Amino acid sequence: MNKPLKIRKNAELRKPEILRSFYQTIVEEGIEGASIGKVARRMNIHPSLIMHYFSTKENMMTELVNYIINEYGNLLKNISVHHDEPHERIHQLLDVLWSDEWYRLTDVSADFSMLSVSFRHEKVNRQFRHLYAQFGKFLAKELQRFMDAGIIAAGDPDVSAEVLVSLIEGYRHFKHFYVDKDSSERFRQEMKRAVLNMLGYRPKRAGAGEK
Amino acid sequence: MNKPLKIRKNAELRKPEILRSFYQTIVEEGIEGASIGKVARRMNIHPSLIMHYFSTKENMMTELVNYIINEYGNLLKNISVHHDEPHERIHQLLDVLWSDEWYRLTDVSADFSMLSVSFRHEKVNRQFRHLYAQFGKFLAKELQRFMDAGIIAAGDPDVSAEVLVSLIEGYRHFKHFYVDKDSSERFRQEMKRAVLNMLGYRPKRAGAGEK
DNA sequence: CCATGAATTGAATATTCAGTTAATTAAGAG
DNA sequence: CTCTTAATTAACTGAATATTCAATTCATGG
Repeated sequence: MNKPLKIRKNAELRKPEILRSFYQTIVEEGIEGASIGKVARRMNIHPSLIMHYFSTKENMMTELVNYIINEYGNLLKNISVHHDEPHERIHQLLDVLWSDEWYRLTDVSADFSMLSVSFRHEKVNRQFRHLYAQFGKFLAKELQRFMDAGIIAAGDPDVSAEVLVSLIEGYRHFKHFYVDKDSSERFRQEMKRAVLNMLGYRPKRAGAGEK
Repeated sequence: MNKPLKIRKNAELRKPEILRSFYQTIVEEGIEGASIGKVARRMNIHPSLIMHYFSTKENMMTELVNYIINEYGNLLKNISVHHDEPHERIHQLLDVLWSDEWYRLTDVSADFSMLSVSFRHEKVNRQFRHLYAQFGKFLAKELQRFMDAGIIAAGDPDVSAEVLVSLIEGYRHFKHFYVDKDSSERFRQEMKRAVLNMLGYRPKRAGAGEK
């Protein structure tokens, strides 16, 4: 004789819940297949409830981008690179940036959809730009540290950071085209090597530093 | 008293014409906004005509990817790097790869849409993989040439080529976030510098080649 | 305890969607 | 000139779409 037992939640809980479902729907069906109806069905709620919270689909879209970018920003803040010894540190940093956890955070397939939106949507574009700027700033600070320690020879750390972001994104985009695990790991290793080369990294042993 | 004067075209002309319009619609409205109706309206033809040629929308999609990838492949074939002198050649190659013409060929915004499709669509995924493999092979051949000439110190040219493709795509994806022209050009220059570093390029002057 | 407002629903809106079927038009072959 | 065939349109269909609006259920604070 149990009543359906529907739990009422407030906006603070419901909105992100809807956004996550929206995101998941985009992952599974693409942005072209993510309708309000489908999102509602997945959550067992009424489509109107979604409209109640977001007014329009477009609105929901920009709030989703916002949500994701915040999540990303949080991750950025919590990157833990403990080592102070510069050689150890640079390797740890690259290990984190090319780690699986880093890439599991968001689903690249959905990110592509969002990025494609950013081309037509000024607001979304700005949001992404802000995210990348944040990311760049974080990396630039690290690079500066390595330059001060004299273990890399990059020019302007800001510009190098941008190139680095580019490479990281490029890697993210390509990863999924490598099906077999071996070549995937090799690709990852080669990426790290490439970055070190690119930055003019001088390894520990053989302390030759002419010029 | 002029009749509307509709010209009849055969499939050979009509199909690519439809595909181009489909592509343009995706550019302007995103894949989520590219319906058969809109494509037909843009061409002043009847939606059924599109169905006549492609049967299903999904079919049209894969044919579009095919079309684009062919175009890309043609571009690849026509890359003209004339110089034989290796130093000249490597610079010319990088100039071409980071040239405006190269990036004007397809619209990155639509490419993103397609790539996002590739995550859910096995056929599309394969098509992209093939394209990138082609591209990688082309670059690997060039890299081999530079290695033989002893002006770069890359390890396996195939792997380095993959990294290079990654970087090129990363650049393509980021380009549009740089609005002002100056920083855009600086970014481009820095990219080239990064690639040369990455490949362990040794400039002409000061022919020191110890090891 | 009741009044106010938020959460949620139901039914109805007009619109757009991909796709079907049948008819019409024109081009090319004989 | 006619017959055949391919290109094109016209008129639909049914399902799905986003969105609106009024009604209802609940929580809570005065």
